[in-house]
Amino acid sequence: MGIKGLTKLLSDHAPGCMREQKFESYLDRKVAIDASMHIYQFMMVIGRQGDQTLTNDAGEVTSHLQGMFMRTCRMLEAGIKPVYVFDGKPPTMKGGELAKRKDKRDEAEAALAKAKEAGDQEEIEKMSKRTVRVTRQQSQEVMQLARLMGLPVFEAPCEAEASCAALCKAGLVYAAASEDMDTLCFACPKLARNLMSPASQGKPILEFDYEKILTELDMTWEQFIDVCILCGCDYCDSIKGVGPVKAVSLIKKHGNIETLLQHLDTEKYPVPEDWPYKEARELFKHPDVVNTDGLELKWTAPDEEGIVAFLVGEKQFGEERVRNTLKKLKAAKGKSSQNRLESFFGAVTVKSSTTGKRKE
DNA sequence: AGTCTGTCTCAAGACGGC
DNA sequence: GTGTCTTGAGACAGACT
DNA sequence: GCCGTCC
Repeated sequence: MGIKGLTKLLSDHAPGCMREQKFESYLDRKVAIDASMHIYQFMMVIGRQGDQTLTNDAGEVTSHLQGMFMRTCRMLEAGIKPVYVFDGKPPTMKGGELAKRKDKRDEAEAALAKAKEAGDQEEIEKMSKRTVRVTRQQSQEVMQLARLMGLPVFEAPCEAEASCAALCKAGLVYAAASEDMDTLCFACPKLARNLMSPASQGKPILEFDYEKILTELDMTWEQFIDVCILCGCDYCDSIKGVGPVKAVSLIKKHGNIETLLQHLDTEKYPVPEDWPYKEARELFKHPDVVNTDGLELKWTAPDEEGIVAFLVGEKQFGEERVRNTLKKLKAAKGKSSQNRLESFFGAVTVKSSTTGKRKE
């Protein structure tokens, strides 16, 4: 769910941190992507009629592969260098939130069964969308595909967002591409939203610059995190009656949650019992992430025969379709390196001073 | 008036042939 | 060992300061 | 551009 109302908060209090970017400016840029989110979307949407999705003869779902294959090709064709990061175990603090979601899904499952019995097509469609889940095997198939396509792939120890942020902090990628605003709490230098929208919706890429957030809010990282916790995050409840607006003014006034609590009229604003805001803060400050020490990211040419063996051989994709898509990719590759210099000179100036990527 | 809460809604991919 | 997560925006009504 | 199809 991210941070409630953070986009609006930032556009009100730190407008300079947001900037629209052209899709073309991402040529040759490395970006870290939370793959799990994309998989989920594809499962929900691709090739479904009623409760059917795309499958091979063995009945294995292939929607996620169809979607990821096409999308990855589109990115590579555009000269973007994606790194895919997969979710690991969710932090235990998220347990409450997850339990709620599970309840909802169980409900939807019951409704789905009922709808099937009644033969209510529309209801079946709706409910089956709500019961979608991504299995471990499906994630691993996407990893396999991504590796065959020559991309770096990571299985994050915990939340993918946190590891994407870590890759960006380490200077290994230009930005984390995500729709989830939590990424910024992990002090991710750059967050790019709508990266994949241009083709489908014509939305421009929206970049958030972490340093500018702190400058314009005139806050430290810790204070920004405190504001986000007050707004409402996945890790703990927030104080009723306190939303984005009060969160900012309270932190500005008192500096941190501890001090703020001493001055808060708890009659009006009841603080949750045993409120684990410190633990939430800790998760944002020191998340469990992939180790970036000495890490080098490499992109290699797609293994065409490997991809065909997997998608066509195992998953029954149309061979011609797959080969055609890969052919287009090859054609675009030459172009991309030709354009590299031009686009570099045309590009916005990039500061390299902020991240100390050298380590003794 | 401004603010927060709750609840509800919706929509969510991409290609290729016509 | 095993199992496993969606998300965001917008609209609107109602309640509180 | 809409619409059926992708597996």
